[in-house]
Amino acid sequence: MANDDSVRADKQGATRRNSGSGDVDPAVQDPKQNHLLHALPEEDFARLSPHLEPVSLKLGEVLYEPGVKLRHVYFPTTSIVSLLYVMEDGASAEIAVVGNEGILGISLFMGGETTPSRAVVQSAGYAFSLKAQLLKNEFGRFGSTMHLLLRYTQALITQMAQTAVCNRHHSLDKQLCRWLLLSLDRLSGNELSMTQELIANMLGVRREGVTEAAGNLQQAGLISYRRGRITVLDRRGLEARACECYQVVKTEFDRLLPYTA
Amino acid sequence: MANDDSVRADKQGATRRNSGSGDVDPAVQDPKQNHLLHALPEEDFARLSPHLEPVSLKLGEVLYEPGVKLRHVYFPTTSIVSLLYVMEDGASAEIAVVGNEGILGISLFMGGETTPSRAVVQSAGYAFSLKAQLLKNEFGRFGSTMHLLLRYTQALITQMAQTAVCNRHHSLDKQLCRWLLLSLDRLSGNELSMTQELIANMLGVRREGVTEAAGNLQQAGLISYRRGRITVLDRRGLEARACECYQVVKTEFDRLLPYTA
DNA sequence: CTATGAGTGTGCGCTGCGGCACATAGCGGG
DNA sequence: CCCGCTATGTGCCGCAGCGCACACTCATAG
Repeated sequence: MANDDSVRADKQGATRRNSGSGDVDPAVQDPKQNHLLHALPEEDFARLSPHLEPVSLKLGEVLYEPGVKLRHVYFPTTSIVSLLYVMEDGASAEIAVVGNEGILGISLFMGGETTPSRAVVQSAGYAFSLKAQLLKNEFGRFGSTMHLLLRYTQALITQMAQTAVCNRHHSLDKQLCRWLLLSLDRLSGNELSMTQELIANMLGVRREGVTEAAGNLQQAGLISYRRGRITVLDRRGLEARACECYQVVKTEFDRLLPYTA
Repeated sequence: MANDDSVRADKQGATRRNSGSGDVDPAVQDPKQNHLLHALPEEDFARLSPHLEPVSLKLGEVLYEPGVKLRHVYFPTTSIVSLLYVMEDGASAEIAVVGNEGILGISLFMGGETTPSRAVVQSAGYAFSLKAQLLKNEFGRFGSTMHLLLRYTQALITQMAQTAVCNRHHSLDKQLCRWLLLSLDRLSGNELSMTQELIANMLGVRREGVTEAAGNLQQAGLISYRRGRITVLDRRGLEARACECYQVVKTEFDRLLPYTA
């Protein structure tokens, strides 16, 4: 979690200097925008760094399909990716969300290679990809890279657990607050590009329900909503209105991954 | 997951031969009843084995409190332990369940030391405990013990994820089926000692709801219920009636931990 | 063998959310 | 500048599960 109030734009206007290979201008992308990469010991980072490929992730893009073996792991910088479980009847629910605080593809170093869930880009942006084998090698050397990844994984587990609790006990209003805050924490700025339809899919509820919940938040002056663009006006207010779940997850992330800027 | 149809009683009537130290007769307990211990490489097991203490876990006993540092990890043999999140208002929901297929205290080797959830004995029975530091040492040597634990953790993650999905989308009837099956897989025999009250706490629903759902299952001839004692009469039927969530979890456990008997 | 309490069955009204069917309103391309 | 699509707002009915209140009934302690 980061940027409580930093309202810098997404990209720091760096000089353009295209290295040729990636499909993204690497000059605007710094791997250390990803908190995990940032927190790696310098030596490990130096080893991995040459293999990090900047990639641009489009909204709705699918990074992993359930059961398909991973070729790459991804370290988001300005994108957000949701872990989504899609049911047999097509209904879906978000299990967890990964942004610049994390990594996509934990099953790789967890040893399972695949998962039953799908990874879908929830907010377009950039990420760095790394060949699966390279991370495995890195993992094989053990040391603090491993411990960092394990701690991240525990934080992710907490997020999943809290998702389950929240699904059971909390009203859609509260869940929306939680979801907005979790997303916000993983982006810079206070704006989200999100249709209500998309949010509904993530939360596993009807679109109409999101319309109503969002309407409530708007009336309360906490957010402003206009056609796929949510602006958070009162972050504190959102936090106050959210259920305890958000705080639990945030606290746990902060505790396990204290690499604050 | 194990024992599809083995209908042995919980304790095999072994001769009592008290070795003095433990608070449990070790003669009736074999560490290898726990699947993880069973799957450890012989060398690693030999190292750990002398430090495994048989313990008896009583119904409702709390193994871990949220935020409290772990002193021991537990490998259940005939007991079942639930990971429970208790909310500020006292309501609770089960996040995951751990039995003879697993280990309690993953946060220890995940590096977090604590979790926001509580571990409560859901079904009385035995387990082996191990001093936290010893497992950490073991983990520090890396090797296949680590990989085994990581794969287990991934399976546990799947269970949590599926809990979240199930909470969102499935009817209480189906969830009860899932829950019964998950519990059953972690015990021998086809009987569970469970009040509806307890189940309700686990699922995070009203007791009355469980009464009704259990009534339905009983009418359908799938289970027989009498005062805190559930007998599963038709396991296949339960599986058919459960939502896909159970199958997903089971498949994933089998895939990640293929140490079947 | 009876008292007592834990465990279970049942009814009732309420509410949040699902399913569906539309009405409306921004926004981008021609 | 207008068309048409996509995103959003709204209404209506139905139902699963909640909160509450209360009746029943085993199981065991004394």
